Amino acid sequence: MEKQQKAQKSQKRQTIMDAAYRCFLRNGVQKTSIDEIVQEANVAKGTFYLYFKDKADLSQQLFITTSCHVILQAFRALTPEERADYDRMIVGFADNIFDYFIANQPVLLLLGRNFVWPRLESLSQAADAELAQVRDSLLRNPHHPENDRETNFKYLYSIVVLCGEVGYSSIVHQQPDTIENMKPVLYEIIRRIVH
Amino acid sequence: MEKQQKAQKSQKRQTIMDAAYRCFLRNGVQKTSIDEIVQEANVAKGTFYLYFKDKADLSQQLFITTSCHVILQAFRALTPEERADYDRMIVGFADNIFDYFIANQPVLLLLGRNFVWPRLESLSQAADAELAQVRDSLLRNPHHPENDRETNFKYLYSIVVLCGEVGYSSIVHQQPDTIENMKPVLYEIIRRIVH
Amino acid sequence: MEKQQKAQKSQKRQTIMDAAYRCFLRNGVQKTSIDEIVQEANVAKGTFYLYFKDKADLSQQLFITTSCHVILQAFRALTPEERADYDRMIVGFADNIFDYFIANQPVLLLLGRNFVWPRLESLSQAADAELAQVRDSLLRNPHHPENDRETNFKYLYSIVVLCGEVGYSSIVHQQPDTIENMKPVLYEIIRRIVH
Amino acid sequence: MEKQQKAQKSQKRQTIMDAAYRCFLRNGVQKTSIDEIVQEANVAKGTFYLYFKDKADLSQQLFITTSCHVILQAFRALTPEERADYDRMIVGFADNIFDYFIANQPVLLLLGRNFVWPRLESLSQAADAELAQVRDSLLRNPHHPENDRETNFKYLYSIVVLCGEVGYSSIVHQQPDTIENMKPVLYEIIRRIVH
DNA sequence: TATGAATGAGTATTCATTCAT
DNA sequence: GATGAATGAATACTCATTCAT
Repeated sequence: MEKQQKAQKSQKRQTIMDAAYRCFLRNGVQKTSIDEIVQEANVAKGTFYLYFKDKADLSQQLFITTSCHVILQAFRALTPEERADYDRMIVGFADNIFDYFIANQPVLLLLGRNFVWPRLESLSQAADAELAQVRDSLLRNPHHPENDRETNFKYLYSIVVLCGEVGYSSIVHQQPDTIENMKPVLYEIIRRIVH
Repeated sequence: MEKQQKAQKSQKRQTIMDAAYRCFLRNGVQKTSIDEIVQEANVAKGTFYLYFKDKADLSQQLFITTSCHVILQAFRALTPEERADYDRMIVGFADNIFDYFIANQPVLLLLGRNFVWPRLESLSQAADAELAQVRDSLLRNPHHPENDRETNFKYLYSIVVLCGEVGYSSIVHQQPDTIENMKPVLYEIIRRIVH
Repeated sequence: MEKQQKAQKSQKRQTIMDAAYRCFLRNGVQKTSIDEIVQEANVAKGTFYLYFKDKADLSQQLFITTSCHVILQAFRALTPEERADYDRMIVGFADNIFDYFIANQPVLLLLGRNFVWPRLESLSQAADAELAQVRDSLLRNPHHPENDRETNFKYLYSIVVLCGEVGYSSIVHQQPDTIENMKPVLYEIIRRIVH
Repeated sequence: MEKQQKAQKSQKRQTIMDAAYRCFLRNGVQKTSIDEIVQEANVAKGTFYLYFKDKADLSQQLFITTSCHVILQAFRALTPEERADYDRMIVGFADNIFDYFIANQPVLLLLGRNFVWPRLESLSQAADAELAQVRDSLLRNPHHPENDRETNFKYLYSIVVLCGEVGYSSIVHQQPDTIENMKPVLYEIIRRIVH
């Protein structure tokens, strides 16, 4: 019975997050009020505060799960050939991220510039496991076997941040150029970084 | 007389921007109200709206001038030896940016993650000229003489964005590590990018 | 318990309308701010927006209920003799409206020129029923039994509008003459219209 | 020279009124600010206050001149046959007013419910003279030679007010019915009033 | 006369948060 | 846990009016 209650609790919580996600996609994080979220979720206003401190609290968690989702999608979309070769894999990974954002601009707008490598996740055990696997694959840089995982993670982190930022500004504002014109430069940068 | 009036006009505008800058440094952009700004500037509320559409309008302009300022400072602080060698110059430039942010964390907080390469500026003619010179120096990458200016700018833009983002997260949140621990990685990345 | 809550809810709404009515009578609709209304009603500002979209929304509803009130008063004040004869009834009705406005000029000022025949009301069931009865009595014009209700209503509507407008301008501005001097003309007009 | 100055003065005044007229037609009286008017008129803000006390002052004058204009148009559009017979003339006059408002709804919206018989005018000598003539024609009711001018004017005033109000509500809000369905009723009313 | 920068009181509206039920 | 009516501080923005030039 305790389990069931816990399940119900997380269910209500999830209901709110899902509703918030839809609202954020529709109107942006800034312009979405808690009022809207609870209305979309069909729960009372007070219920929101049972599960979240405030909107920033909820947003942050949503940024993490959404970043996770994008990263997993981008990795899953790699072909076997790309996975076989580290250089092609990492460039293909970046490419898939851009393609995801191009195809899902509302998600990009929701994330704003908060696309990050998810550190502490608690989505689901399955997702956590898969994400760990993705990280392992991307950290195993054959060009620099001397590097420890921490160091390689810093390189990876920089690459992801770069993709997030330049992706955002080029897709949304065509700054400093369109994403299509930025791609070759970014891929060359990534290749140079991992080499 | 007309000149004087015009001078006075731009002066009022500058007064407001200066006041806003001080407020933003003190309390952050988000937590600063227009009320506070006009009080700090000793002008009437209506005067604000004579020169700016809203707070976002003013913020944006402040981000640009502040980014300019940081870039100019970082370039001016380069030693003659650093200027003589492109690789050392660009790494020294990044280093100076980090040092500036470390020494002036409120400025970093003000910029938030809005540190950008200033495209269209209208600070003062002198600053514009110097900034153009800075750009020219940084774009003249001897390792890739085949690249046109546009292409080189994209590389430069990516470097600046990377420094801004990783600088912000590492200095403010020690994410993914302290700035001191990130520096070697970032400098290595920059060196690889320009090579 | 639920009933009590519902009652309390509509009560709050009514509290605000009553307060607004007093404010409007005191200072006019235009010069009354929402601030004043909520202060008079002893409710929080946000509560106002829980029940009304804005001041115009509230005003409109107040115009309707006030118009209703005036019409009911004017009809109730008819003597049995007046009620017995249609011509005397309709002229007496108009006369009572003028007398009400003369005796309650603030109400006239509140209504401004928004005295209308209330179409869709939802004051109270009792008031609605009585109003329907008033309408029936006034629509039953014995001089024109051939007219349908719709047509007779158009005549009645015109009479009410005429009384509202000319009443307003003659009582408030003595335009084109005092109400006492306008009365004979208006009554003659009404008599001619219904004949 | 004095004359010329006076001419220039009235010219500037007229410029502002014309600009206000255009603004009012575009956005309504309520939503037009003095700022907009002076901008449309290409004069300085202070200039407005040299000629008008405030917006209400200007509006009132505009209501009068516009009402005049409508009345003159409606009278000019009468056919010789209509002019020959008083009953046909007054009904035709009302008809022309409605047609004008139907064809120029923005003017109707501008006037709001401020369509009145112009008492004190100061448009131009020519217009004033013509208006006096219109009044004379309409006041000469052959069915009631015993009435003095004052009395007849009260009847005429009531007719004009009625047309203004019912015209407004039926054209703009189809209340209580469309103007086309109201016309027969109104014409019958007018006929009865003048008889 | 004419200007238009500057004013600042005035006002509407939002929205996170609480708490009695 | 869940509700949702009530709160009221916070804040943006307008706009009529002035006055030094």
